[in-house]
Amino acid sequence: MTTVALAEPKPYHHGDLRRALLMAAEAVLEREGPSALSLRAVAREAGVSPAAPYHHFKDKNELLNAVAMEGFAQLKQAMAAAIDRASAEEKRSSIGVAYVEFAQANPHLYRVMYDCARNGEALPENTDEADSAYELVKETITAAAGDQLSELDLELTCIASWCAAHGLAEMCNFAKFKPLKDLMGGERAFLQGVLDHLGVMSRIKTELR
Amino acid sequence: MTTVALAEPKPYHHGDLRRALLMAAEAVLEREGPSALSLRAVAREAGVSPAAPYHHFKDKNELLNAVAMEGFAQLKQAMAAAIDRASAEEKRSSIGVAYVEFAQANPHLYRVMYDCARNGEALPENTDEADSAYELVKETITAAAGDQLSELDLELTCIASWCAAHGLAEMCNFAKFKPLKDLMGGERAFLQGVLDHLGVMSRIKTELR
DNA sequence: GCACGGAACTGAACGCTGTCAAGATGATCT
DNA sequence: AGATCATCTTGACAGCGTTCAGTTCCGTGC
Repeated sequence: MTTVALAEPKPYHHGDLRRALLMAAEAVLEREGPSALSLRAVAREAGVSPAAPYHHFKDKNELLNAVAMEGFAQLKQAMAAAIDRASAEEKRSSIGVAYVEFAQANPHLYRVMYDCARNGEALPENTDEADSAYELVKETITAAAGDQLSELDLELTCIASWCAAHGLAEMCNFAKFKPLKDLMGGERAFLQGVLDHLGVMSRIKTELR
Repeated sequence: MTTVALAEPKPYHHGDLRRALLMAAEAVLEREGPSALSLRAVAREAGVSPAAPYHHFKDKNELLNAVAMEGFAQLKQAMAAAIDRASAEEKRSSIGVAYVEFAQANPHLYRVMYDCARNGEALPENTDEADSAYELVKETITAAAGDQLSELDLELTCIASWCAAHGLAEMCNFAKFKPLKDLMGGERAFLQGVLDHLGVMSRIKTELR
């Protein structure tokens, strides 16, 4: 199912190759995984020559960054939908599960997203969408507990939540967790269980003092 | 500063090329980063032909896995040292900081470690060292709070701690956190602050109920 | 209605990569 | 000494990212 008209005699100028390349990239990514996501493969998928993408992206890296931004936009959307679905008191909890489940549903995309994010120092603009998704988390946490936390505590709590979610997203598919998941009755219970235990240590520390 | 004898007339048989390749890989990794870590570059660094590594590793991937296992061994060592240094009540806290600081001190190695770990489904043996490091965390948490937690809670707490540490390790160098770090008076304060806030949300949730 | 400037695209080329088959080398065992 | 066998080299292959000279076509000014 290609996205561009096939009947026409393949016009020399593509119309919107930039968008077509992004969709081709996501198609290749989903079908063959990150290791097969070469510039040439994307160009092939879009039906253009290997050099064509260079008129729309400086680099392979710049293409990947665009894919990553698209991914962060989707992630934000998934989290927003989860918030809408959840009852007031479950909003904060459901956003974490939604985050991890998005990563599980789009493992290849998620990988590209963070490969780009880690290299992001050199590319100041590439985190716009990531920022926007982060803000969504911040709003949710503020709504749940904003009046109980200082500005600094709020920020640190958001960062801690995001880090925990990211860590879980990257590791939740490790084979070693399989038996535990079965024991707990499924993926979602496992995810919720881990997220619920983030505070256990600090609570114990508090009690001990 | 090559690691193998230079004076000798370059013996055809290398002696211990496997180890030499691992050291060469870590050297290349430190000097030029993960993107430059090609099989050929490693062979070049070790002073052998591009095909030589294939007598010691099935794949490029298998070489990277070996590097990753070495990295997990070093990580375990770093955490163990931190535990030894810390007072009894700070052991659990210091292990998290040690984890993240190891990742910051060896960013390239840490990246290879988790790139391998994520692909690990196909390679059953490659997590031995990671397992061993995980066990160290489990022992520490058990020592701190074992009697207060069920077996399941203990396991979930360990996983949650590891996930949070991993997430922080991957994200703590994001440029957006720079101002906050300065405000808090340095890297270590920031790390400790984030780790200390992991439990904030669950504590608030508890209070609200 | 038409030339022309410039953007979009192609095709061929460069050096790099991972991998493999065939041959050279030298340590080891009998 | 001779045979064996793992080890290492040489040379080759396809595929990669990237560049560059040329081709095609769209939009604009006349």
